Amino acid sequence: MVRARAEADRETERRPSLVDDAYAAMKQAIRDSSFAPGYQASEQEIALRLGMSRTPVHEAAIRLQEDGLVRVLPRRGILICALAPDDMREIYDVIVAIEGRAAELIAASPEERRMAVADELADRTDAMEAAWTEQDLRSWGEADERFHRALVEGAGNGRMIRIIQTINDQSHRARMFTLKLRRELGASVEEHRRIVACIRAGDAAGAMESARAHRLRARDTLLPLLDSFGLKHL
Amino acid sequence: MVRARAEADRETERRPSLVDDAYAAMKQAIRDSSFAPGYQASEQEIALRLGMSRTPVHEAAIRLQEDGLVRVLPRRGILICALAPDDMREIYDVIVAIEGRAAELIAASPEERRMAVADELADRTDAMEAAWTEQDLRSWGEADERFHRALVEGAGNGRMIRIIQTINDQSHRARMFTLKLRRELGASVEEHRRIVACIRAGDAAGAMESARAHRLRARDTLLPLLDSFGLKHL
DNA sequence: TCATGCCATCTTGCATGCAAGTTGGCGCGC
DNA sequence: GCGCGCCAACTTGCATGCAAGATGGCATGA
Repeated sequence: MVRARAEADRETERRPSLVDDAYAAMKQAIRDSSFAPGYQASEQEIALRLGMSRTPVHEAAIRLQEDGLVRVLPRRGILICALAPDDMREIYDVIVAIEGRAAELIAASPEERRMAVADELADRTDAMEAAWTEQDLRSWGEADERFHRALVEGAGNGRMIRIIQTINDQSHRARMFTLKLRRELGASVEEHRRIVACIRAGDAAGAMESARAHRLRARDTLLPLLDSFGLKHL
Repeated sequence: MVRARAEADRETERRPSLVDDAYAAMKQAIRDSSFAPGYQASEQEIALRLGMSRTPVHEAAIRLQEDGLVRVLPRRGILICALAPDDMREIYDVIVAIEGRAAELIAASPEERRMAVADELADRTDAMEAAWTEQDLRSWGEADERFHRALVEGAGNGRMIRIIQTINDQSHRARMFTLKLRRELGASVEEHRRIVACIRAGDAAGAMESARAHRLRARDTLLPLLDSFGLKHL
C-alpha cells in the first residue's frame, strides 16, 4: 500500500469517483472500438450500462469532449469522433514539434540524467528489435509506444506529457490499424538508436533532428498508406 | 445576422448554454485576477453570483480543470491554480516547440499562402514598433500577442492552435505582470522581422530557428526576472 | 496554557424531476 | 404515389434534494 499512500499524500486521497469510472470506461470503449467512430450514444443508455445515473456520464462526456474524443451534441447525445487523414497530418505535426524539443532537452541535460534516459530508451529499442526478429507485431507496437513515451517523459515537462497523451488517445485506433500495414518497421530501430546515440553524446541539435526525421519519415510512409485505402475516417 | 447564420450552419446552431456562460465568466475572472490564484471558491457561491444553479458551474469547473486553470477539490471547492517559475519553464518549452514547427510549416507552404501570412505578421510587427516608439506598453503587448497568434494560426493546424490557446490562458497573468518589467522590448521587433524574412524567402529551417531563438531569448530574460522577484507563484 | 476530540456547519457527489428541443414516422391532402 | 406537416417519443439542460465527507471551533481534561 506504499504506492496508495504516496498518491494519497500528493493528491489528498482522491479515490475514484463515479465520474472517473465513467470517464475511464468510455475512453477504453472508444480505444478498443466498442464505441465505433460515428456512433451516437445516449447518455441514458451509457448510464444504464455502467449502472449509474446520467450525471456522472454527462460530466465524463464533457471531459472526453475536451480531449477531442467525442462531441456532445445538445439534446442529441454523444457522438464518437472520427479521424480524417487531415487529422493525422495535424497530429504528426504536433508530435514532431514536441518530441523534437523533448529529445533536444534530454540531450542538453546533465550527463547523469541523460544517460539514465538513454539507457531506458535503449532497452525499449532492444525490445523492438527482438519483437521484429520474431515477427511479433503486438510486442513491437508496445515497445515502440514505450520508447516514445519514455522520450517525452524524459524531458520532465508535465505539459508536454499531457499533450502527447491526449494526442495518443486520439490516434490510438489509427495506430492499431496501420501497425498491420507497415512494412518498414525495421528502419525504426535504427532511427531510434541514432536518437539514443545523440542523447548519450549530449548532441542536442542532433537529437532533435533525428527525433524529427524519425517521425517525419513515419508520417510520410503512413499517410499515403491511409490515403491508398481511401479511408475517409477511422 | 449573417455571422450568426454562418455559425449556425457550421455548428448546428449552438447558442450559448448556461455552462458556456459560466465557463466564460470564470475564465475571464481568472484572467483579470478577480479570482486570484490560491483563492478557493465554493460552487454554490459562484452559482449565486452568476444567477444560476450549481450544476452549470460544476460542469464549467470541470472544463476549467481540464484547461489547467483550476483544481476541483472533492467536497472542498474550486481552487484557482497558481503558476510557479517551473510552470513558466514548461510553458516556454511547449511554445518553443510549437511555434518553431509552425514557422517551419508556414515557410514551407506554397508561395501565395506564405506571403499572405508574412504580410499579416509584418503588420503586427509594425504595430509593435509604433507602440514601442510611443512607449505604449498595452498596445505593444496586444500587437505582440497577435503576432504570435497569427504565427500559430498561419500553420493551419487546429490542434496546435488549441494547445497554444490553453497555454496562453494559463500564462496570461504572468504575461501581464512581466510586461511592465521588461526592458528589452525593442529586440523583439527585430527578431520578428527576421522570422518574417525567412518565411518570405521560403527558408523553413531559418524560420524555425529564428522563431525558436526569439522565444528562448525571451524566456532567458524573463525567468531570471521572475526569480529575482522571489515569486513563488502568480 | 495547551492538546484533543467531538459536533455543527458547509460543501460537494450523485440521483432525479421537469421542461424544452429534436427526431422520425404516420396520416392526410393533393 | 408523393410530399408535407404534425405529434408522440426521446434526449438532454438545468434545478434541486439528500446524504456523506471535510472543516473549524469549542469544550474538556491534563
